[in-house]
Amino acid sequence: MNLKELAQTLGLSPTTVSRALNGYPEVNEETRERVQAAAKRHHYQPNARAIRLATGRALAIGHVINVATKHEIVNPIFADFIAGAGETYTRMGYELVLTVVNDAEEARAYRSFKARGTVDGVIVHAPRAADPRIELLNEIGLPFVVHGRATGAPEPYSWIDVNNRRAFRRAAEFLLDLGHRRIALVNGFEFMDFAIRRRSGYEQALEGRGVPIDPALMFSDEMTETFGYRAAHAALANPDPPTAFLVSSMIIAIGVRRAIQDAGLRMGRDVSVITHDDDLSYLKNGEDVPIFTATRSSVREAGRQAAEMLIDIVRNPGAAPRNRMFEAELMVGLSTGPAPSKG
Amino acid sequence: MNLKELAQTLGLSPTTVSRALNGYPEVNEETRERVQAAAKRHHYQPNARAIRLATGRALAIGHVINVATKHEIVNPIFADFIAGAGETYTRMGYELVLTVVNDAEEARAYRSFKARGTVDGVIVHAPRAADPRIELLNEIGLPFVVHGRATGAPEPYSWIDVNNRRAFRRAAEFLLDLGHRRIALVNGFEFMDFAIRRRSGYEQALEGRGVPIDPALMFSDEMTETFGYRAAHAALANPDPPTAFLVSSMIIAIGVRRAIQDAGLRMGRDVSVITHDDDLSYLKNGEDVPIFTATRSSVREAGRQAAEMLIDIVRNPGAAPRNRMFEAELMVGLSTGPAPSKG
DNA sequence: TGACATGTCCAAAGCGGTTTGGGAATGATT
DNA sequence: AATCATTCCCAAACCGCTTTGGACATGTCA
Repeated sequence: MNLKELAQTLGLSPTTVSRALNGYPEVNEETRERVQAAAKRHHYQPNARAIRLATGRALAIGHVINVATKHEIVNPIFADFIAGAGETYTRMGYELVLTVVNDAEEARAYRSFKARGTVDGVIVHAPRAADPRIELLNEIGLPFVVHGRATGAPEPYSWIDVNNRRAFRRAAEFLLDLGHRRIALVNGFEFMDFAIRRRSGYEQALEGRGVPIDPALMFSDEMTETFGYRAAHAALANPDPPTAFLVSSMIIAIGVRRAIQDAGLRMGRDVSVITHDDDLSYLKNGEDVPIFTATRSSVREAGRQAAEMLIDIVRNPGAAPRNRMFEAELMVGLSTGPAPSKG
Repeated sequence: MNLKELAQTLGLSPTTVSRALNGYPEVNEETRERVQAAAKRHHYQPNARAIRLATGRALAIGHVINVATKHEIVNPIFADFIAGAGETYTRMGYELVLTVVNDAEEARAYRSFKARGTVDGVIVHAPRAADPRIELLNEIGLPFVVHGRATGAPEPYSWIDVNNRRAFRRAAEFLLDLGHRRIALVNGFEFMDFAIRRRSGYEQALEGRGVPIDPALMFSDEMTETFGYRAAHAALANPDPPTAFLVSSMIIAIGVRRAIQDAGLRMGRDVSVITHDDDLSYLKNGEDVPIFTATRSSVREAGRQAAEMLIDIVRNPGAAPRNRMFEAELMVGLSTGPAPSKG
């Protein structure tokens, strides 16, 4: 059943039916109700392809996911972020279009979104320092919101982010307060913006207490379980090993825990661990009491809000860029305790 | 630059330009080259909205993800499956449309896909026994491929699946060969089809050796780390505890490992563990030697092939349903060893 | 040489909606 | 009673492509 047929069964013109269903004022209330009733009765749903062509809007938001940054790893937080964003899209009548690319195809994917008109805007994932995508998107005129920030990119642009620097500063200070002086940092790749900020917060905390920063205790790589294991294993083999780890993700932290246990040590007593927790639905940090002491910020909630922000931008072109900063919670769990006294 | 403008600059009709670019034979080769050169020069990209309306095809595949099955967990294998499917879509010129729903909205989402014409077909994720979506999709006439099967659903339908029953039978037999007699099963929800098949394989193996099946050693819940911990913790508290665990996912296995270590036991010596490994990119099972002995099957590869199958079906309507079964590899790692002699 | 096929192009009619620009009642105003 | 505004509806244009149904020129065959 399409619009024309529906109009015929009602003895009305397509114009009037269209207006009745879309809430335009120039239609009699009685007629409108008659139209709405008929539409429901016949399960009329307007053809999305026609609406898109007629209105020039895509009613869709694009997400480009790059799987070839390194070793073809799929970022595990995508699933939750996209679930959050998807909730918003469903509620607002938008669709989510997802494109999987490798490095070489990424810029082309954004240009193609714009030229072919398949989306009204995009979410930029996993920004790097001075991320070139920001300039690209501004140049081609495709609205966007960055999930995170991109130090050094031409301001202003719209973003939503968690205060990574403060979160990691607080976490490091928490460990320092417990008497830890040798604190390892197990971080993501340092070309990623969030990793730069976390490292900066960690360094600020140590410097603030006059604790020397030891490059031998700083690790940075793809955020996998095996990386966590390797990094912690190496750190614990240090002649002056760390008594605490500050870690960038739950997945890494699981690897760190494995290395601690393999070394015959006990997490929370011999060695403390604080991790960042994206509050992923399939990887909850314990139930009543958190397993890991953690800086927590829901990536799913970030997805919801990023989507809202972007739709708002798409609907109000020309408005000033928006941004929103979350503060991470510091949740105390079982993985931290006072630094063991030297013995 | 749209088709009409491009045609004007070339002094040709839109008809001819369209045909030249789409490879129709009724255009002079010389003209075709002239058109292609001009298209490239002006960065012409046809408007996708117009193509869709004109051709009646969406050139898009839908994925409906249900986040409210229970506790709003986002299935962690989606990311990799979708990355695999996305590779295929990009290669074949299709788009991936993702819709996030809760239970109440799911059927409506499929009907809406069909009625509004936003996709040409869908992938059905996480099928349950006698999954009603199969009948629904056949009824509304939307092409689909099921990732997994749905015991009891009206055959035939197209699917792609791993041989879960055989994989778990082999894994259980491997443990039996090592002398284990008390083997716990830590499985997903048993309304999920894959979980039913895995359990069946496990039971077949035990029965084949005359080992009694003990319900007290069988666990089934949402596949999280904490579930793995709780299940293993409970099992190990059994007066006659298991010496081995057969587990449905790496995430669960990590929780099982934690419980084993908390109990002061060593995985691979005191207690053996075999897990199913979906070969998720962010959760590799070790590097050279697998951490866990595992039945492995790449969910990303399944995504690639499911997408290929669906596009093939969409392009050849009326053809017979297709299906494809993978065999999981049994990879021996460090988490299994001979059953400890009773002492 | 006339009939017919072939090669090359175009005008126009779609796809299914939205939106513009009236037009016919009806009511209000002078 | 003539004028004007308002209400409610419709015809037709339009969005940017694809596709149908010729048109014309040229070549081929009997």
